[in-house]
Amino acid sequence: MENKDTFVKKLRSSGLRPTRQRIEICKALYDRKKTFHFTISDLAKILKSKSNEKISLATIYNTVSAFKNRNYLKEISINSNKSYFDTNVSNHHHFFNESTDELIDLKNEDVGNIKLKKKIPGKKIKSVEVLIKIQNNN
Amino acid sequence: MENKDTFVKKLRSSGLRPTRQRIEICKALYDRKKTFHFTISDLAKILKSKSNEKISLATIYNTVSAFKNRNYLKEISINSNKSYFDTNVSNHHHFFNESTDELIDLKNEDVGNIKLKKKIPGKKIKSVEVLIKIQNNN
DNA sequence: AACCTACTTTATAATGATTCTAAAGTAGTG
DNA sequence: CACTACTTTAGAATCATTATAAAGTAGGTT
Repeated sequence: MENKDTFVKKLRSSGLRPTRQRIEICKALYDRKKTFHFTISDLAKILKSKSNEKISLATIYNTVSAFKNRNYLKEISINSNKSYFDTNVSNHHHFFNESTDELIDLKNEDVGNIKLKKKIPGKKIKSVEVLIKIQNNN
Repeated sequence: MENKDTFVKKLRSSGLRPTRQRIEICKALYDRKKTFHFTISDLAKILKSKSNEKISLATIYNTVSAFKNRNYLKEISINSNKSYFDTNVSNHHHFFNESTDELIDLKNEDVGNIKLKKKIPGKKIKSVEVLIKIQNNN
């Protein structure tokens, strides 16, 4: 549960002015009880229905991208034609249901610690992601 | 090191007739000492330079897709605008160098076993992929 | 409150990967 | 050799994402 002040801070610290449109985007993303997994078109659909503003795709892309760079959103690695984002930016892993294209958070204790025994000289590790693809039984 | 007979078998078992173009694609993919990571445009470039045939993009997409479905190629989960494939179809994980867009195979013993402690009722697990993103130090 | 300037929004165009289409070509069987 | 189903191909279509440039707005300054 976040309020408008928090959104303004999030935006300013991402180098963005708090505009009407961006505040609406913040509400859609962060004014939630659970973490939120989405694609840009999911978010656009939600904004269209929940908000009175018309917010252009360009603005949505622009804002999501700034939040991702500022680490207020996490992009999940999936070989999909679309990008998936997660409002939960802590280190954690995912199920991806290929039958429904839905992401599900895993708790770290559900995966166990990843013990990487190999290093590559001259490279630094940016992230470690585990993706478990599942399908509906049928 | 595989020969033409093997390629013909691969193609037939994928439901594809062995044509000149598809044999050329097989050579580019499997006539190698090391496993090969590629995007469609990588493969198209290689075919253009190594082979005398002109092979259309549509044929390359078609063949790669059939091999993927038949499990002769593995698609790697990366949030990129392009699809990445791997001729190594065994269970294994990857580094992805974000500075160069290159994939590097990890041996399973380099990652340790992934012990999944959570199941989802009514779903079956199709794959478990670990992706470690790295960047060049500079 | 009016003013100014840099940042924003927006519709639209551009790009790039992938898929589709339909006409011309080829493999494989009889 | 003939026939049919499968292929190849160039080009069009699609879809997500990025770029463009004109009109709008935030926020500081008078």
